[in-house]
Amino acid sequence: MKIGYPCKNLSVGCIGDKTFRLKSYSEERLVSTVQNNLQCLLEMLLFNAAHNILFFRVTSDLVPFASHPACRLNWRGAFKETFSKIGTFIRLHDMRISMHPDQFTLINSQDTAIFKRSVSELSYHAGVLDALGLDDTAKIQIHLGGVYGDRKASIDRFAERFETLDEALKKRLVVENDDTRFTLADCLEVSRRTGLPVVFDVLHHAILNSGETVPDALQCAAQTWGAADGLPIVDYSLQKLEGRKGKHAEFLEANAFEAFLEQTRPIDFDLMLEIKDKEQSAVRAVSIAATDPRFVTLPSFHGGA
DNA sequence: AATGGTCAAGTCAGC
DNA sequence: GCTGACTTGACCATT
Repeated sequence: MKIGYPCKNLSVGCIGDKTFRLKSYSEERLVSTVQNNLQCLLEMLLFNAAHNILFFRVTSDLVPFASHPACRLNWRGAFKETFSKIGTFIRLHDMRISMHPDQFTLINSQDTAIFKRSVSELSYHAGVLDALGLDDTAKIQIHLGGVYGDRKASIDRFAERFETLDEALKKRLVVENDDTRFTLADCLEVSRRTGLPVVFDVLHHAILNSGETVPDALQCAAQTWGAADGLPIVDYSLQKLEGRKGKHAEFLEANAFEAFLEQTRPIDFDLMLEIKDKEQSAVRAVSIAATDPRFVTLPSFHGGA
């Protein structure tokens, strides 16, 4: 088990997901922004290594507008060396990396133009992971998409569209249960048809489910991951107290987290903490999980080589 | 320097 | 039919 947090670190003092307005787009602006974001990514990874946080979700804003027609820069070429340097660092520390395109990425859209744009967006994400030289355990997680008034047809469309994708995308995609449309059971059905691994989101499952317990749900999701995919990925958060449903908690609650570790004990997975205070919770989770036999540490973490 | 409306992209619930 | 939530802050025009 590796523990991580998504996209940004609030204490390193740099902003790794800087962007700008399309209206003010220029290649110069893009280059300086990407330079900043990559530099900051490395700083966040340095922080993570020092705290034994070996799982990290890279922001989709790393290269702003990468999939937009306005962007004609060959960003992989322009930043080849930086990507390579960061990738080497990641591999050296045996870190796990994931990405999560946002809600505009819809494989199953009824509108083929939206599907096309989604493929471009996915290609950009895969391009980042490829540029870092990461193996097939570096995943891109997406939701199944919209229901469009016909759940079955929308699931069918997802499966059909998936088959048309390039191998470079197929091998990195994983699907995650959401909290309003598609349950874990839906994702498992898609997995049976496509072979896609399923990310289990604990909070989404608490809000929208088919009655499965957490251990049972996790067990089913875990079985969808093959050897080349790496350990199953689990997203963990708890409901914000008094918050609207689905809101992420402000900080990690130690008791609930210990109970979760206890509850899931026989199954090993990598854990993404979707909690507001980001790395703070990850640091706490690492210390709580330190006694768990599943938990992995860097050789140097306890003062060794 | 501070402020507040706005930001590439889509869906869907709720008015 | 339109607006806001999702995620959330940061951009940037205006003062």
